[in-house]
Amino acid sequence: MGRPPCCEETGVKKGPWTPEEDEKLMAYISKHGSGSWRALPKHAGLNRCGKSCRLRWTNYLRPDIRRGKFTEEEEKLIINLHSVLGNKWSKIATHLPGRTDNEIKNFWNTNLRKKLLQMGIDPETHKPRTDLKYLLNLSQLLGTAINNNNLISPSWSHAGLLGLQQPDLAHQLVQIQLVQNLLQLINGNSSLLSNMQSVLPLLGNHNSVINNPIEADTTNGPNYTFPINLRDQELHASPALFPSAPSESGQDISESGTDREGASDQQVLGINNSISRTTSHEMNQADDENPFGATSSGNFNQMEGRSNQQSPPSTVFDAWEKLLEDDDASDSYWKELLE
DNA sequence: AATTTTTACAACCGCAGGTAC
DNA sequence: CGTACCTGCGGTTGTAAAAAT
Repeated sequence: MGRPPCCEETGVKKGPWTPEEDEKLMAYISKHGSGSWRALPKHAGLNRCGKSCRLRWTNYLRPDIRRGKFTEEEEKLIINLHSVLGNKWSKIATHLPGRTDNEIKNFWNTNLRKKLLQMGIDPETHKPRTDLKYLLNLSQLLGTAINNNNLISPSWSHAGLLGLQQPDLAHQLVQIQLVQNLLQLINGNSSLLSNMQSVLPLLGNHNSVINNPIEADTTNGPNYTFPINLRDQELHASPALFPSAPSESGQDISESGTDREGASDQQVLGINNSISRTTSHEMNQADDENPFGATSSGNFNQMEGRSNQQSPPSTVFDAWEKLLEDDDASDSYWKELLE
């Protein structure tokens, strides 16, 4: 049953295309159009299967293809689109004129994926990573930093320990994420807490937030909006790329993003704009020198950006639990982790 | 300078949905 | 309605170039 793969045709050439083949293909398509890809190679005098011709044309020879390095704006756009659309490369490609799905896919796999991982973000879910291996590794790095008495120092000298190039906001987020991830661990499954006991002491003063959330001052201090569903200043889209107005309802990506398939263009662009602008704005309010150090006086209750528009949570944990309640994937996420 | 490892990306493969017969 | 075919898509592989040792 079924049709045999076209590439099983005997004697059909595979592998890299030669300039001569490219020329033949381009000449034929510019004269006759692509028409039936199946029939094209025969008519064009190419010893290739139609599929190979189509791929060569759409991914390489097409005149409207834009080659060269991805710009920073394109990077941000891809990340944002991916957070909503997932691995729908062709859909993502429609938002980047001149870029092919294949090119975007390759760029994601070779660059962006690693970048997100390095920042402590799971590239599949766009949530902070919570795998124990990663957390323990991070905790070790932070522990080293503490031993060197330079945790969260103005110089950010520990950034190098994290394998990062410069002390920018992304590195601050790594630290925030560690605590955030730990909170998630604690909240999500108490049995994991014991596994993390060796990690918690490394957080020094921040234990006060974890152990005595009620004591945490929830009224003052710089606001951090680092939604569980990603986004930092590094990744947020520029107004030029996301010109639409933010959603009035304050809907965020974690709500609409659960239905990745159903997201409209407007949702993709508008929602991200909403998140990004909030994130950017609030991030800018953070203490530049010690954004993390201020957490014991109320940063973490502010992680939940939506709480700004609702009655303020009474404790850090209230806000945190609320955030987790909103996170549809939370349960399955933990099941996965525990398995 | 030679060798090994890593990175980047073009191309392939197989599956699925749509369509013509 | 069932089958064969075409096309598009996403995952994976192969390989050349670059970087590291």
